[in-house]
Amino acid sequence: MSIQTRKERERAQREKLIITAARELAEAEGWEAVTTRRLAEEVEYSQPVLYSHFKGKDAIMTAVALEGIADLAEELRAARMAAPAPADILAAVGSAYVAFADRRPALYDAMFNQIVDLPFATPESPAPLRAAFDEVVRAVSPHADGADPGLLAETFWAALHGLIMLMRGGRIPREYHDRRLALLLARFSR
Amino acid sequence: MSIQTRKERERAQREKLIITAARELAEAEGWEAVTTRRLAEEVEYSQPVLYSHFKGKDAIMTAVALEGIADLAEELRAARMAAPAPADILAAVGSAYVAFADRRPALYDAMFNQIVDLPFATPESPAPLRAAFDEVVRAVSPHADGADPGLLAETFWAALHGLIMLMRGGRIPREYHDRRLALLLARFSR
DNA sequence: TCTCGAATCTAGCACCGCTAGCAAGTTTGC
DNA sequence: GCAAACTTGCTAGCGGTGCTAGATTCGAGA
Repeated sequence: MSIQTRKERERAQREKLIITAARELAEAEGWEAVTTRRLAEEVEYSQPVLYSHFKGKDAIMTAVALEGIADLAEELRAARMAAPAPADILAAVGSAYVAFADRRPALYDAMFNQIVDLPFATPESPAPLRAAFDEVVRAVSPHADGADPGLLAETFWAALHGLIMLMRGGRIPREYHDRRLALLLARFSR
Repeated sequence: MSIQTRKERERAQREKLIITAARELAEAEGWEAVTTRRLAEEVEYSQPVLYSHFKGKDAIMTAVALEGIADLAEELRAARMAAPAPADILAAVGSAYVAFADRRPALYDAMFNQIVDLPFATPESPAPLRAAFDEVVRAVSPHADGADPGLLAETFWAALHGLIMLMRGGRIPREYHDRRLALLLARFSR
């Protein structure tokens, strides 16, 4: 029994190690640097070990993404709590979201841009995902003005996501970002 | 002289052939199916010929993207012209934009999601790019309400882009798309 | 201590983007 | 007319990718 549990514990630790190494490597050098060979070297195991934990590279990225979503949920929550007044929540959460994407671009990519098989927008969604989305719903709800808060949250989220992605791809200049964000917040405030 | 021009013409035709084949292959099977080997086979030349026309695969994608942007500019313009009243232009252009992205996902990807080295948002931007963006500026201008039309256009564009990308990645459900778009249009209408 | 199953590794497959170097075909100069 | 020089496209191959079959090592239980 004890031996069995020890093995399971060690296995879980190694899985965590792989996820962390993947995230750190991606954040340091981008996802194109995260190859199975490189990752295996980083965790000091051979390549096939990765496949005993994850179905493939995509599954590793999905695991990293899920960690990132938990982090984001926490940061959005903190931003809401720190808002001086209810009227400031939308701006606070919006800014926190953009700041997260800016600070951790590779992680953000895995979460919301790359193809990962996380079930979004369903009751089966992982808890961190629902928590993060719930923060957006809370932020926009006071400005719903009769509209469905969930749909408004998705729309606001999409707008933030679009700003981030277009800016990252060099489609819109970074220097006016604050003004665009202000415009967006104004349009979504009622 | 005549021989020289004939050769140049043939060469230009072949370049066009490569771009078209790349676009069609991407639209039929996605960009992951567009490998240099596959593309070379499609145009019935050997692989290295591609490199005598383009610096690399990215350059081919950039050429495809530029074609797509010209198409988009034309469709946005048509949508504006067909709008029954000035008040309908924003909705018409927004819908046309989303419809384009929906109808030609791979092309849209090359244009606005993949990394291509097109100079966006500068005076040196290719004409089709400026034309497409100008249509968005025209659409939002009546609703600027004192704000900079260029920045408002970028913000509106980003919101549309975000809706498209999140929907494509399965992050938000497709079925409520029309309602989200309506919400967005309402927020950007003044 | 020995056996057997689980865990891990080595080696390799089929593919990728890209390129060096060769073999035709074409133009140019004598 | 013919050889030299240049252009053009090819074959073959490099170093990389994700992933896996099969050999090998290791440790637990009899």
